[in-house]
Amino acid sequence: MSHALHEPILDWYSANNRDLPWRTPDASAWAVVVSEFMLQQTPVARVLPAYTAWLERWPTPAALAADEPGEAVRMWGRLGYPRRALRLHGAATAMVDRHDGEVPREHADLLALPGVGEYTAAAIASFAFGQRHIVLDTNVRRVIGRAIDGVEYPPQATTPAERRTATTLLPATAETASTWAVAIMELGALVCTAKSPKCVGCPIAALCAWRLAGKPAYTGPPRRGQTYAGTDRQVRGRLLAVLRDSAEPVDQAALDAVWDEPVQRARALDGLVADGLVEPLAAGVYRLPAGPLSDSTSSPRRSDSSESASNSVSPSR
DNA sequence: AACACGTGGAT
DNA sequence: TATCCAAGTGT
Repeated sequence: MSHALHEPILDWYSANNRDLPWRTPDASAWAVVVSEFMLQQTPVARVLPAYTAWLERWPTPAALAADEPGEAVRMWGRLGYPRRALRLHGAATAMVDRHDGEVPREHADLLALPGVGEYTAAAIASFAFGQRHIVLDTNVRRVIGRAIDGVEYPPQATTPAERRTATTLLPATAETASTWAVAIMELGALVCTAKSPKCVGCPIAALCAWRLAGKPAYTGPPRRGQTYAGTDRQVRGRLLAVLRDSAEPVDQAALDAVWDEPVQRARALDGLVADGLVEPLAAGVYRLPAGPLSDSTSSPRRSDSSESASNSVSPSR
């Protein structure tokens, strides 16, 4: 089944798509996985250098899985949401354990990987393996919301109605469907942007329900503003930066220096430990997580009863 | 289902 | 300067 939006968007994409490294024919499925993790809530421009460095160091899932999760967190640098680094490491480990070191092709198997949700599973299946899936990210949802539903912004969470619409739009063949998925996403990223959509030059401007209706302002519930200054997130970020930048375990004093409010500081550190991003080594000494692998290959750790700090170091599942 | 979760560029 | 927002996921 063909749709009036297909040709203009596919033609626009073939003429205007960006040359991104994870889209080149020689990009491995693993490279696509790495790109998708990094691109979650993070702009392309910031991902580019991190992506290249990451794949240079860990060209395969097995290479990453063989290293400590803490090294993944360190390599993640300032990309933000460092739990993604831990989950990517966990996904690589799962690929080694369950999929012969390969990126699984089945959508259900992808979805079972840590850090892979509805969007990312569909994106990997579509972009890396050329399968036919609806790929609903924030860009696609915005384009559909405007062009089809005539609203400036989509609902907060993906709705069954959005999935139905996306399914209706999905071209019949896998090859065209996978191109369509990246094409409509690219349109949202470059033209149908959130703030100042470039309707002049939009290939579907003549068909866009929102534009045709006079671009009515958003009327839904207030969209969540992200405060940051003064939050636990900021404190966590500072604490983790200290750990990242130190080759050695750090002691309490170094961590205490990043935030003056002790209760919030302690809560943030506890949170990092609970999330598996930080590992208590001994009383008042912390490091990035070594994971189960390093025990046998590097400096052995004592496991007597001298540690008093309560901690549950479990790689997030 | 509402929230927590980082970071920095753009407006 | 303050706010918005960028290829979401897990709980």
